Amino acid sequence: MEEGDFFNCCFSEISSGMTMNKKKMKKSNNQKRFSEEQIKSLELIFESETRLEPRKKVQVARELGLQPRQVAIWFQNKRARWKTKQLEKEYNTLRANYNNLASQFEIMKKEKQSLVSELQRLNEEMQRPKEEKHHECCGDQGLALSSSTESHNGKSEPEGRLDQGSVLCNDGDYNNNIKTEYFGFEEETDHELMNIVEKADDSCLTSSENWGGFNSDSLLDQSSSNYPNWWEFWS
DNA sequence: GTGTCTTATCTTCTTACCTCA
DNA sequence: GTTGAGGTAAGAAGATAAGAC
Repeated sequence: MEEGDFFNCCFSEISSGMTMNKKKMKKSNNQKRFSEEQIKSLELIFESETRLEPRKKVQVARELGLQPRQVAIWFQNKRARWKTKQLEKEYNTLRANYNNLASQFEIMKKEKQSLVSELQRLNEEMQRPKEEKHHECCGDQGLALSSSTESHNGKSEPEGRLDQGSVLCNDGDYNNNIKTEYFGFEEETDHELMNIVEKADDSCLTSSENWGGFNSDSLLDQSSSNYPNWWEFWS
């Protein structure tokens, strides 16, 4: 294209814009909508470049029989429409991701609740032998034995009874044995276990408003102090 | 080098009009 | 025939970048 053509086109663009200004939003009757052919060409160009250089704009306008200003406006509107669609797409993607995460969260929440109740059950089971054994082996005699054991601590007592009492009624040892059998660690870890459960309790998981308060790192840190691999703790 | 003005172009919002259900 | 929603070309206003002085 020659330089003269370029300036003529630019001038015609400006003058046509001025005419439009005078008409104050009144549209010309000759061409309200672009033809299919024009739209197709413009779409094609837009696919490769969303902005037109001035020279290219003039060239396209000439090829399609439009004013350069019309081409410019078409590209402006097209960019705006394209952006709206992109935002819509992004929104849908984000919403899908959110729904996915929310359903995963619900599953994990149920899993956690079942684990907590299982833990409580085991804990009660650990407490039960203490009382049962106490009643079973000691009962009323247990009281006597216990008192005799107490007296043993200070003075003399028949050896047989003393051994029986010390073996069957030593709650601490018994519990520790069970804990060791179940979990493979000693008593002080028991407190940590319950601490972890309490930390991860429903306070932060029951409602989505509190999700921000749920810090899985802190949960993991609780166990990582003694157990570098936290999952081993639960296995 | 810096500040100011001009110009072109952009984005965003709005308007006028058309089409279609 | 009327009406309302949605699409589209274009106008208006404000922001911004680039060039000239």
